[in-house]
Amino acid sequence: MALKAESKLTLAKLAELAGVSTSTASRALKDNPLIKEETRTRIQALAREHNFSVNAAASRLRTQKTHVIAVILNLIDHTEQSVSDPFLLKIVAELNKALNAAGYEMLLSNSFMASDDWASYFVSSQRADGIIVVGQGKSTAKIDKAAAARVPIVVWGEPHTKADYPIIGGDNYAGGYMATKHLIESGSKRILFLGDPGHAEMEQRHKGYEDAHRDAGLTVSADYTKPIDITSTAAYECINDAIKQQGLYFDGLICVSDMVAFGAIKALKERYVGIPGDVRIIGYDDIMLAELMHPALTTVHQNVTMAAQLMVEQLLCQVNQQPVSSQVVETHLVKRLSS
Amino acid sequence: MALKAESKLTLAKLAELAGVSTSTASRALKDNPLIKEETRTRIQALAREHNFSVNAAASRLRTQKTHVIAVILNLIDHTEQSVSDPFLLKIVAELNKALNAAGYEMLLSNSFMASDDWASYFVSSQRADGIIVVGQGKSTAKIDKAAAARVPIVVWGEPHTKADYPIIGGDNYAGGYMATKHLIESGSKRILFLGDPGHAEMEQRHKGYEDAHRDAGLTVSADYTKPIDITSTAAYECINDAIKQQGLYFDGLICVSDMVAFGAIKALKERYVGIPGDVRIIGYDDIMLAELMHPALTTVHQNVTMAAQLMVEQLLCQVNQQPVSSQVVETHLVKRLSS
DNA sequence: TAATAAAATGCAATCGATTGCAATTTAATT
DNA sequence: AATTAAATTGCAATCGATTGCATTTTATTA
Repeated sequence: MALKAESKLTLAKLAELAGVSTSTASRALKDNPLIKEETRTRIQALAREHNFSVNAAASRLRTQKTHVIAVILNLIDHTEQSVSDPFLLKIVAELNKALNAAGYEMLLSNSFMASDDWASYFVSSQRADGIIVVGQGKSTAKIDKAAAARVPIVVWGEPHTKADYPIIGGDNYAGGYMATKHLIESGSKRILFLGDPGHAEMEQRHKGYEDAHRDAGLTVSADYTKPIDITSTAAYECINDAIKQQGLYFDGLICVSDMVAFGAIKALKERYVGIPGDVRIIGYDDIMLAELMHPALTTVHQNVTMAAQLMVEQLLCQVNQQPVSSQVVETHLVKRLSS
Repeated sequence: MALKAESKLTLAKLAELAGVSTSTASRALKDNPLIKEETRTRIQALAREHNFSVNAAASRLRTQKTHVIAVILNLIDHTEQSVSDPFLLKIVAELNKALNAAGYEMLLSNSFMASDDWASYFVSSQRADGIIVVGQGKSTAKIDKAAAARVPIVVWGEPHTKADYPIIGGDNYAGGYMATKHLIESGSKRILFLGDPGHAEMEQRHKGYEDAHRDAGLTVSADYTKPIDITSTAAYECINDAIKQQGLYFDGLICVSDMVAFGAIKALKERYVGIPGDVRIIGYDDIMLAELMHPALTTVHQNVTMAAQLMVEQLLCQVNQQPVSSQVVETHLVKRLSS
């Protein structure tokens, strides 16, 4: 074990140990071919031996790059619950992986915590090089504001939304359409839509839901749309109330998330409603649990891994001043037993 | 809208705009009473007006504090799956909240990404002021190494483990004991333990499982312990194989996570095994889905919110050179219909 | 009013790594 | 061996905020 320095090990000290200047040491550590190979390996070995690692604060200050991306969970309004939606967290996990693969680290925030001025708080302040927002929320005010500050930013949301920043997301219209069509073809005639079309993503799914009806020659009454929060609790209560007040007047359920579907299923089971016998149900997101449910949940799958990669890619394009565009990720229906 | 500066707004420029020195500006922004109140508010207003926010890199370099904590998901071996365990992510969410409340931000990593030398990579490099590790893993080598470097660190795990860093966790022994005792009292006589006692936390739960049997005057054969990965898939396969090979020779299941329980339930349902009629099941963690399952899952609940607060508290104690200690968080059995 | 204390503000060094450019060393060429 | 080109290495300025100490301004007291 080498002599332990009393004070913190800096590049200058390491250079001194190696008998070179700090410039050489700095270049050697990042494998700059300007430095003779032998010198490079010698210094790298020395660094390893002493557990040296470059001071990130100093480096960031000097280079004006942080190699950090802020990921903001744009949670909806009051509904703090949704933090626990496995789907969101799956996205976070995939983003983490994709960012790391690109040599970036992830600073995790959520809209409750982060200050209002994302651009200045995260980017101007050199806390991060860019921002990934998960979820458009009901209002895109904060996102728009950040984008207006011309800061690298990417959003997970409805990709067909008009915006001056790239939006990555599944094909929500198609998802809603496929799901509804499938239910109709399976025999459902009175299908509720559980979700709030006030959100851009849901709005598209809802359009798909409406169009599928129209294309099948059916009409849907507006009050078959239940604009609830995206939580299992809200869904549970919604279905409970609906049945209590009007009986089992529906035979199909399009839910905007698997969690919502689970809440609905719970309410139905408690009343001994058969699934899919009496009511067919389709969720959205295809979280791991969907398959484990009983009956296994039919749901709309979006390629989240791909989405994460695209988001990182589009973000880094901005960091490197290259053109960007919104992207639609592959989306398909996974038919299981609940429908 | 104020005149837009062509170049980036720095403290120096802000000070110039305000007609004061950078020292005054700096102090004013952090409400230092050394500065006249009127001056302070004037500068703060100016800063707000120009969306100014202090350059974090420079500040960190100068103060040697980052106000960032690295959270490392210490995933187990190859089992990358477990990233998606809702419980882990619930902990992350709670940590995020607790850290923010304490004025810290969260840098999220996992053991696959982070370099091997956590202390030097995260702390010596000034990327973070401390480390929170979620999960002890099967080997605590990396944790021990980081702790040996005398870096602020806290671990979520089995709190009775001997270590020179604080460990926060539920009372695993009690959890295992309560769960097993409950099953026995409910009439189960041949109870499998689904989980790997190779992990410190599981080891304690397993001890509880054994002792509950002993105290009830029962004996358990060692092969009633199934050392599987903490994933629903592993559990599904395990139960499937067990039944295929030996039939339904058990009537109770103690699972080390709710996800594991779900996997087991799926296997049982596919074979039309009644729950709790034929087999009683207990999970661990009490994730949101546990209640939504059918039948609702009996499980062991740990106060995660409290845990997150304790972890942050114990970590900051270290940052401030104060004494620390491991902490046990409140743990109790939530009886539902699966048992 | 002068002297002294208290309140405000400013000067300038500092944190540690990076990098354009200059200087030195080594290799190639005649 | 002398000259020139190429390969290495070092000098010193720079990134932007913070803070101990000195200085200036304002208030207090004799």
